Amino acid sequence: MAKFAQIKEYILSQIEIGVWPEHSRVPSENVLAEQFSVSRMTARRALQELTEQGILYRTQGVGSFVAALKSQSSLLEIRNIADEIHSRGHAYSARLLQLTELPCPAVIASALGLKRNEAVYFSLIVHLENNQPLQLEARYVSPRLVPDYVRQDFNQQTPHQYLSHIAPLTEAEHLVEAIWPDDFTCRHLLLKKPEPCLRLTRRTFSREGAVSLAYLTAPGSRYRLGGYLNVNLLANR
Amino acid sequence: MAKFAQIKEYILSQIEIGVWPEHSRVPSENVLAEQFSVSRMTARRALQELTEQGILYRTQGVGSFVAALKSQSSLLEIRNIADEIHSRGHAYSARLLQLTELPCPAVIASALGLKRNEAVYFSLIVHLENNQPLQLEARYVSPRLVPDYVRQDFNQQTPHQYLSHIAPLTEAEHLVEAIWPDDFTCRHLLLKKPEPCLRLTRRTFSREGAVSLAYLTAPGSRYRLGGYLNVNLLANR
DNA sequence: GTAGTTTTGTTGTATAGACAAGTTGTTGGT
DNA sequence: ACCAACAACTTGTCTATACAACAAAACTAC
Repeated sequence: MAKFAQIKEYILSQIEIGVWPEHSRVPSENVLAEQFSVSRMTARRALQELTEQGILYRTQGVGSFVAALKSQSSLLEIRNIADEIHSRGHAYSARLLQLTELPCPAVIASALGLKRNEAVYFSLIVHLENNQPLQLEARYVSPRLVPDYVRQDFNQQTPHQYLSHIAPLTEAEHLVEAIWPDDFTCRHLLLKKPEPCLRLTRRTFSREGAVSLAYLTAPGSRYRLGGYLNVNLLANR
Repeated sequence: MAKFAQIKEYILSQIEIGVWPEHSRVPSENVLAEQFSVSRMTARRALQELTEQGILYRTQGVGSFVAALKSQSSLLEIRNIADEIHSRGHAYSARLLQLTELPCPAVIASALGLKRNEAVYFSLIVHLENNQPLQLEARYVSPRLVPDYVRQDFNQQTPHQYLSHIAPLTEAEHLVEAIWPDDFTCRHLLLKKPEPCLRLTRRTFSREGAVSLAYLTAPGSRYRLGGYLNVNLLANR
């Protein structure tokens, strides 16, 4: 492996295991250069690339620091709904309806890379904004990658928070649909009359594979997705 | 301005005015270095950064080339629906229902940075997949930035294709909602019974400002949005 | 002619050094 | 107590050079 890549690996590992928390200083270019017996330009390149990847931020004259881990993706940020509600200045709460182990349905098995009827963890949660149901979250979690899932207290943190913490997510696959809610969904979202709902199907991956598959359903009248997205990179100078 | 930035500007301008088309060669590091009287490392940096921005691609031992302008955005690619349908191997067609100049409604005016009741271009198009209506596109276009919009033949190319060609888009803002279609929409999408629809509101920008605001409505049973998206940059090495 | 070999040109990695530019803390002087 | 000057440290830009890795074209031997 190239030297600059080794230094990147080192820095990443220190961040991942928590030695260097958010906003803490990372060694300066000169220090790294000496530690790894490379030239300053090589150490610099490692810091530079990590900065471009959003993992560090740097200020001239001051130093290099670990960036906040919060994802700042352009569109459809994967932030948990709790943060989203808090950022609107509203009260967030959740009701855990179910948290069990199930024999894995075929669809889920193929999505998570499990065997049919192998055990899979399942949770069902209603997220509330100012005590009004906003989103119904049905989530299947791979027991191989997250063995302790069913022993968590999801009144303390959302499944998404827990999963992000346990297994750093690398990727997510999304599907957005407009659907007609079934009776079960209506009941838990307190919809007197059925109305079009937005359903976000989200499959998340860590380095080891597919972690979880979540169906997030919210009434169209109360929830929408938005954001910015760079399109034509040409003009992006 | 820094030297490497000047070189970037130069390369970008050559690409933008069409001197260097897609997949054509750009000067090598050494040539640029000599032309601009800088060291190879400086010229290299310009090429390097443009590569990271997706504007160039390079292969060791071969050279540097202008990347395809096609957007390859992660989620919600801004590709026109015609391409999308073609890529599914289906037949695409469109019906132009309206193409006029209107006094600008207030909502549109604020979105496009126009004055209330100033003229705005409006087009209404149904996109069909295998002769079945898939999406209804209502689009408002700024006459300031795209004065020739109403004189186009949108049976030849979609508005999105035309706009991308005329004014290179820099950004897009999206809103995704699940809505209940009105009678008008139902009629043009040939929905016998109303069903939940996915509505994508898309506002596009060029360097000069907001170009157009489009409402894209499609039946939930026939249309959905999907894609991949990198999330947690930490593990993205 | 065809298969190997060499040459040439390109990008990729790395070094050692220089100066510029920005921030922070220290040191004096008033 | 305040301010100014300075020193120390950091990141940012740039140079000149060297060698490695790779690809394509040119050349050579058969």
